[in-house]
Amino acid sequence: MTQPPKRPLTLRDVSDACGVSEMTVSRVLRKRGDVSEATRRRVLAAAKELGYVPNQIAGSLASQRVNLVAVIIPSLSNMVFPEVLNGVNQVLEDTPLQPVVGVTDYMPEKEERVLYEMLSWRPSGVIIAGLEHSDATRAMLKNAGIPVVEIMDVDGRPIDAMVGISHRRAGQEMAKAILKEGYEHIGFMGTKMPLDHRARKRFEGFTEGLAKAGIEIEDRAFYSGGSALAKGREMTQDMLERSPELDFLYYSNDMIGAGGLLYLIDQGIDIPGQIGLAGFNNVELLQGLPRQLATMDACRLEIGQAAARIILNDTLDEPDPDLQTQITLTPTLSLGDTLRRNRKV
Amino acid sequence: MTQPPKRPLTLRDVSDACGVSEMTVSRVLRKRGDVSEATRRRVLAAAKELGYVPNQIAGSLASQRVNLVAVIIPSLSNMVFPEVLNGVNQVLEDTPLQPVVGVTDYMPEKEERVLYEMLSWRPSGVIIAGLEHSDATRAMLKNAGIPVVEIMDVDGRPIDAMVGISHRRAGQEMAKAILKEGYEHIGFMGTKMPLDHRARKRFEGFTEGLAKAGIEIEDRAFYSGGSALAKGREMTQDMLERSPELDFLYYSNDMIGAGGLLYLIDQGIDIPGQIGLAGFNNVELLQGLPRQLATMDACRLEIGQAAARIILNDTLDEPDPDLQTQITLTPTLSLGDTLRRNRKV
DNA sequence: GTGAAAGCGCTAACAC
DNA sequence: GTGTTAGCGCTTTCAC
Repeated sequence: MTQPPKRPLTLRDVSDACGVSEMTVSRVLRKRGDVSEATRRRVLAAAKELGYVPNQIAGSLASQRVNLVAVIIPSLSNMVFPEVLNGVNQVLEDTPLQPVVGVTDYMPEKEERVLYEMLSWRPSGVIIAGLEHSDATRAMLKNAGIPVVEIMDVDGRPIDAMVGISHRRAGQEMAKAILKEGYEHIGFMGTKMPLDHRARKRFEGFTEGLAKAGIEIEDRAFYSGGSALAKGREMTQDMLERSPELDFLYYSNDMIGAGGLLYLIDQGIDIPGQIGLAGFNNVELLQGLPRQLATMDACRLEIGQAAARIILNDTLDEPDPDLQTQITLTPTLSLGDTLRRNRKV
Repeated sequence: MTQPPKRPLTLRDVSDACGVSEMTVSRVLRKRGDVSEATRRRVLAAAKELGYVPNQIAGSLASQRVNLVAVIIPSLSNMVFPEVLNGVNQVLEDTPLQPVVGVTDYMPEKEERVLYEMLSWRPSGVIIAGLEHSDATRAMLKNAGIPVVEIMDVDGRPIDAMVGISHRRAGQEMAKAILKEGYEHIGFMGTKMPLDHRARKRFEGFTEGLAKAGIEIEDRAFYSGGSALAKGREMTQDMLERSPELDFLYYSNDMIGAGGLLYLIDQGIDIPGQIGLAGFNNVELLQGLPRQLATMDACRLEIGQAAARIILNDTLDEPDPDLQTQITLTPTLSLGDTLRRNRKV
């Protein structure tokens, strides 16, 4: 780098600096077409010397191709979506594609805005959480003319591609597992989020699963805001004071479940003998608690990977025509230490 | 929306649809200049009817202005950076600016790559974690011709603007607080990350702080990978078996600190009487533990906000010339329940 | 293997 | 208030 330029450098500057046409410089920088080794080296040297950074805005406009993948998720702080992003990143790592993340805070209007802004960059594909969207959002997605992968959930009809698990099914499975261990008096705690459709579906599946055995949830509570761990603690205390007959607590996520677990340990309550517990998500972060909370993983990493693969495939010169675009993954139940009343050891 | 178009719509399509020049359509869509209310409505109606989404690629190229802010951070899973992003988002929320996040995984070469890719989109500014960068990275940052805010840390010389705390100072303060409570046999646990400069500086500050009182760390351990909570648990057990004389454990982050805390509670050890504990970061997530871990907050939200404000100011028609661009924030120490041996209640 | 011309979809600047 | 012209910095296409 000779001198800090005030105006961003252009291809032209590199061209001038090494006496080669802009076109050839462009070819070298994009590693396309045949360029003699000699000129290639000269160009590269000049570009480096000047500190040239290509202008993708101009490049994308000219080539009509943008190597961006829009990833639209409800939240970052949640522990679940960063893991999905990791999956996406892993797959796109050594490709020209780059993920760009937008966050909706579980708000449909914000989802609409964020999508609109992302589409205005003409990305190569969209990965978006959930199957429930506003009409406007669905319309944009349909008309964008690019691959759209709806992720996390498969209980519904996708616009295009879909990768996820059945949360309804997950709730049912958990109900079955709990009943199998002989628990009968069941309480539920979750987020007060009418817009978290996946949590809702899990809850519905759960009650359905119980209903098959003629059992109903005996108490329930919902929270919003605050530290999930603290909320789990408080809510558990409240619920047990209110409904001391309960012998199982199902939490809509691992964090509040962990709060409950810590509270019960504090109280010296026998887990899972007197009371059993389960959460959802298999949050790695929680390994290291005094007991392992029973949970179900949501296949977050795999979902991110599969979604990215679908988008990627579509940008390939020869896309794999057999690549599945509607993928249902199966969550694994971990009994941990809090859901095995009938220990047979 | 009448029909799903195969080719993305252009201004021209809207122009045709409502019998108004492209230029006027453009003005309406960008809410610029004077347009009669009547035509304004016609244009808006047509655009909505067609489902037109503007092409920012073309727009940015023409206007030579890109409303993107590059935010480059080491990690997403860390709990600390999502909070910084929240701060950035809050400030940019109702502005034309949009953050775009890149993750480096604490790797200088990746930082270089990510920055290069982001700069190729010609963003309006860069927010980047840390003051330590490769020569190439520094050169790119210097020559980019846009505002650069280095965040998190102030122990060093910034390229341009800087917002953060002194981690060295934070370590010293913690040492002082610990000594003041009468602890004398101190162990340290942290990540094995030669590239986490802020953790390193905290550690250095900490040992300096102890040294002033003629005290040295008596044991130390470093980990990498895995669940921090579990690691904290294991490492604490190991360290106390190895060095049973220790009466204080300082952890480089709250998560391993929490693991240690849970382990010690398990063991029925008197906290903070027999052993005191402290972490770093003031992670909200941990509220709800049986005891509150002593910690120091890193002003993550404020850092994100201040950094965003600096970039934003620069894009304004009339920037505030007095806006501070080198900001040192002061972390707050929370004693919690694990650092008050000399209780005076 | 290299270069020249055209144009991607929009906006700045100016004319009316 | 509205339209016209030129051109942003690249890549596509085609000529040599």
